[in-house]
Amino acid sequence: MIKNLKRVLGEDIPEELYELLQQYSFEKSFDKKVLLSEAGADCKYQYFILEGSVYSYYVNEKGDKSVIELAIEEYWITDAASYFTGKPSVANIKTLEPTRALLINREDYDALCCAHPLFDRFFRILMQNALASLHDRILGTISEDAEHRYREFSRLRPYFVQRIPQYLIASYLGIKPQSLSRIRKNLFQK
Amino acid sequence: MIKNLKRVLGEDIPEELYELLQQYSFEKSFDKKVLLSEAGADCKYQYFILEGSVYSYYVNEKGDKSVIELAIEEYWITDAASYFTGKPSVANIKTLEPTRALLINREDYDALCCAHPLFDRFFRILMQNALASLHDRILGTISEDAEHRYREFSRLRPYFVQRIPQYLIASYLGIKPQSLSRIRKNLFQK
DNA sequence: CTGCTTTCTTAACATAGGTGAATCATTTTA
DNA sequence: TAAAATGATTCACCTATGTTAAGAAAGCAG
Repeated sequence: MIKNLKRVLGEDIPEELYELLQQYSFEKSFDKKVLLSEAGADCKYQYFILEGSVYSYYVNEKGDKSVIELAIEEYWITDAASYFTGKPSVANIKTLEPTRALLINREDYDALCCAHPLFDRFFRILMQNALASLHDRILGTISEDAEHRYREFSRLRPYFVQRIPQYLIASYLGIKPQSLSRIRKNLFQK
Repeated sequence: MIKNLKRVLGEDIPEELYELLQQYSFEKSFDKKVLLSEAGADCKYQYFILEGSVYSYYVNEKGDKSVIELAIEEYWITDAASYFTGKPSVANIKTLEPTRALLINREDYDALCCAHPLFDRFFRILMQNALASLHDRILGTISEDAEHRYREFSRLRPYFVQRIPQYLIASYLGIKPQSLSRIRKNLFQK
């Protein structure tokens, strides 16, 4: 999380920020396959992953699961609509590996932003970056075929391909595991 | 734009904010079908639509166009990746109807945020909302079929359905105009 | 009003990706 | 180490959406 702060705000940050962060957040460790937040409930925290991996997924009326986000070290994850607005969440958030994360709840988040305006800035920029990367994802999803999306994903996130099971990557890309398997076979033959 | 400010920060805002906004932004009017920003170039402005409608689209290697965003009054639009980071943009932004918008360029945006910390907050929250709504869109795109997406779109954005040509809505939903036509026929028969 | 241009619809056919079921490989647990 | 989960692959068949092409409607400019 300190890394995120420095990356966004620059290397020399007021000492004060660290203290405030300590005050308004806490670390927690989880086993693998632990449900951190459940659809229907209020998503209480945003999670900055320090170690391990986490994903969020949505289950539609038909019962199909779709991966919304994948997060490893230095990523953050939450159900934005729920966390930021207080609405019931539509996403489930679950650890994949044993995970250590920094948690901030909504009240502390607001307090943090009121305690020092640089937090408003930090999170603004964090959101801007997230927005830009979501735009890219939408773009891929609506304008490229599955093979293209998989190739891009592998290129941009090789670490994910190594650590995350294929059926979750398939789901993240909007296809079924069988289809990803078929696509990979195809790619290897070329 | 004042409406956005009030919606996000509450009704009673320091007078100062209006003055700063005036200082660091300007209004401009455009005819319909005017290109505001072009792929490959630096996307210089973010646009708050005061009147009219605007959309952004991406053209992939094959030459297929895909609508990234649709914006009418009280929406804002830009190529986030380019505007926020300075990279060349991948999107084209074009007016659909004659449009009046408030423009903020990158330097003024930064200056605005430095001039008053409430702007950091305002834009943070703006980004959070955009993020939540993009998440919803991704969710729909990867986990629901086209008919479902169109029904949701019509339900959530009836104004768009009235004003925006169908072929752009189709593209926004990630399908071809012929498919949307087929889907609509199907829906009417039910 | 007339003749463009833009948008929408329809239809026949093609294809990427989904479905369901079986098998194999790998990891976890007892 | 055996048994049970879990994850990946393959295959035959199916379906939603894409493609190509044509014409109908609607909007607009002269």
